[in-house]
Amino acid sequence: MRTGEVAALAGVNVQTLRYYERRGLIAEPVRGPGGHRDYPGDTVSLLGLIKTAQGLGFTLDEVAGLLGAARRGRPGDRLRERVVAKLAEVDRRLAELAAVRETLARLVDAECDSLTDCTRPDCPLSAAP
Amino acid sequence: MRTGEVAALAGVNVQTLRYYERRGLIAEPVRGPGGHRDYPGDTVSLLGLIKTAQGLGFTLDEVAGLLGAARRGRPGDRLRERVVAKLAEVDRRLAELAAVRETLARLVDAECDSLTDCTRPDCPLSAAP
DNA sequence: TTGCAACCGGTACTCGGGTACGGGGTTACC
DNA sequence: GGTAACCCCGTACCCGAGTACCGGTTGCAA
Repeated sequence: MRTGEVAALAGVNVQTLRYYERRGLIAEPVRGPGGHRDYPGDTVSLLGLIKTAQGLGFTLDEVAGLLGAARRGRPGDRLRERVVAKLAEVDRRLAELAAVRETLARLVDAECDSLTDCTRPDCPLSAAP
Repeated sequence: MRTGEVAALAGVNVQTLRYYERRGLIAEPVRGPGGHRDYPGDTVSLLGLIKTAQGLGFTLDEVAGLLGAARRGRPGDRLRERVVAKLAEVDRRLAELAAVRETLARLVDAECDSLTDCTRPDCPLSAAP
């Protein structure tokens, strides 16, 4: 498959394909006689997998590591532990965000009248940091 | 107060002070005869406020807008609505993150054996995107 | 055969929030 | 009056994940 074809099917920019190649996420494809890339058919689903993993909060480096481990034949062992670690990370982020939400909600309730000189004695801005 | 003094008290890099000045978050301070900046005493608490707002998810541009509105004498009206908008944003982000957490948790439960070729029929990776 | 779309490599730019570096001027203290 | 610490400005760089632009091939169809 040609570059533009893969890109269109995967819903990805052409440049992104070459970027992923540089980053080691997809293997260097075979080239036609004129130097044009010729991708294997499963590239589109690989890109879908990458997008999924990204959506789950893995960085491209992490995805590359995951895929590399899978290719090198040690599939599941580290996968599981990496997912567990990411889960813990997401939980931390959720807790942080919940605290932020809490402060914002109190800020709305308190009806603070000014950012710089709030007259409320219970102004959440004074307590927030 | 001198640059380094303010920076140390606010727990901020000296460069950051000048960066904030460029971004319009803090006013250009008076200069001494040698061109050195001489900050007013409340700069440290202003920096604390900026850090707090940042921690609540406001970008520097948003903080600049908030502070600008406060300075231009229209304090509370837009503040409240901006906080409400940010709260909605945080809620959206929380929902997204909860969904991600859910998928990751199912991924751990499912004991998927491979990223690329999972043999589980209920593999969450196939359903995730 | 001509014309144009698609592709090539390389480089530079985007966003947000800073941080680092280099070369020179100023202030403070002994 | 020396010298260390501080400060000045401008510019370049960092992270992550792409995106854009450029001039130069290649592929394919009318």
